[in-house]
Amino acid sequence: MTKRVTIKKAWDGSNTDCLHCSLRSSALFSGLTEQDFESVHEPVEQLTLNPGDVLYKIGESGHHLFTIRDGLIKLVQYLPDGTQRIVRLVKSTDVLGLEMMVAHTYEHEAVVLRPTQLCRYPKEAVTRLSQQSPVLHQNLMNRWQKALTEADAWLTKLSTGQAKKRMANLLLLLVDREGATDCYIFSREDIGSILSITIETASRTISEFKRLQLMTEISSNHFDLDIAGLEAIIAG
Amino acid sequence: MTKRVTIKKAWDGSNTDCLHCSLRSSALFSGLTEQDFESVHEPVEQLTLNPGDVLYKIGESGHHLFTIRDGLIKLVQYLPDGTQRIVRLVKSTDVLGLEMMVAHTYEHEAVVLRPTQLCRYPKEAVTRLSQQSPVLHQNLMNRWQKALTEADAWLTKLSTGQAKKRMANLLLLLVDREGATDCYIFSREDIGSILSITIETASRTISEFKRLQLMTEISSNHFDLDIAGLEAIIAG
DNA sequence: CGATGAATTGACATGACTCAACAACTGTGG
DNA sequence: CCACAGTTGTTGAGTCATGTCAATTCATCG
Repeated sequence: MTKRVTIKKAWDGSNTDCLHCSLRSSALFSGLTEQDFESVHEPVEQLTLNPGDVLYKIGESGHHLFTIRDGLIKLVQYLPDGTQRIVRLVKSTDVLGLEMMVAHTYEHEAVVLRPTQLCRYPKEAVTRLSQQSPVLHQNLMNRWQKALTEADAWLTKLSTGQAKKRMANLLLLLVDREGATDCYIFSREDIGSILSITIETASRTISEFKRLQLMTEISSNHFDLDIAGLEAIIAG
Repeated sequence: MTKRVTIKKAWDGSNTDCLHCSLRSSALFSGLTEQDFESVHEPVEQLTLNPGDVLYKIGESGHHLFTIRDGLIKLVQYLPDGTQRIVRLVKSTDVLGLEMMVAHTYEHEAVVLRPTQLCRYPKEAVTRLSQQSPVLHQNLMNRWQKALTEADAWLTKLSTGQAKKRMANLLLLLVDREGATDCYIFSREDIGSILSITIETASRTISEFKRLQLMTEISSNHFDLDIAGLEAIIAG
């Protein structure tokens, strides 16, 4: 069990200028005009969180959604018997808390895995804007569909078949940039909770992959991958 | 392997009157006015399909989305090694092919499990309407979120833990009406493909549940469930 | 350093898969 | 209406992967 701190006052204080955001091209609000933003009265705020911080919990009410500027957050749900399951990872440029557009409570526990910067938007403003601006409307649908596509991949790639195949799929999914061959992983507990295997099996599988040189440790939890080799495992 | 027939000309011919649809209160277009519908030029058509029929395949291009009036359809994806996985079930009042609002190809294979009636809408019309009508806009977001919530449940309840727990969860999910204690199930192969277990394990688990009287066969593939007993299995 | 939690590894138990035989059911043609 | 073939479901025996429990090493941080 990781020690977790619920976030209270971590706001940078600096309000964000969405119009001149460095992530603008890929962000939720890409394509919006200055005029569009004028109707947002409550300020957009920026937030910095550290590993272990909890952004929100299941069932918690709120009225904000978030976009991630940088970092990594896990979305967790729990089973009746107490088992925890990570159902999604959200990273840079992803949107968090979309469900607030529809419901009044969050459906996951959002826990920070790596130092993370995010922006916070009042849901009312987003709802209003999305009805005025076809561009944002389309953007939102894109986000929703992306989340859904990833949920499907999570199911087929990370929850089906043998532990080795799941692990290989996870490692390949964790390669950030196109063409790169390295990836960062996290605690065995989290890996187990993603792949629905025990921490021991996770550890053993990683050890075996290292032995077979399918992955080579560059530094702690940072690996260079034998992409072709891993793909062979998946196809096998 | 089930024998499958790709659908060609199964249209009823009868065009649907969305304004006076019997499912109107729960359908995608609930809340729209006659005026709204006037902008839909291409007719909405109704379609009847039989078990085994394939509505669309992965990667197939199209420009329609569907709502289900009655019946049951499975959405299937395939893994590199050929394993098939059912990622969702869609039933009465659900929307099918939402991804067409965003992409140009379908992301699943949609295979009919029970005799099914559906309505077909041109995606351009829905896109246009959704930008004019805040109600439809909101409806669409509801649908998307619902699909996402179900995807999460699929992951946590049907793909995590032991076969018995998964099966118990599936049976409870298959109870249609609130308060009912009966459910219809389908082939062992499909059950296996939902729970990510083999057909033998599926069969054995069902046999055991029958022996323990957790489920009692009313007729072929129709069972009365011991809800409390199944919940005990899940919690155990 | 020592203390704590995380990761690894081993030995063993068990649940699920594989392979195989057989039973039940379905639809077809005679 | 029956016989037959083809499909689907059931059950058993043996194997293999993963879970469980426990001991040990490693890493981090005060």
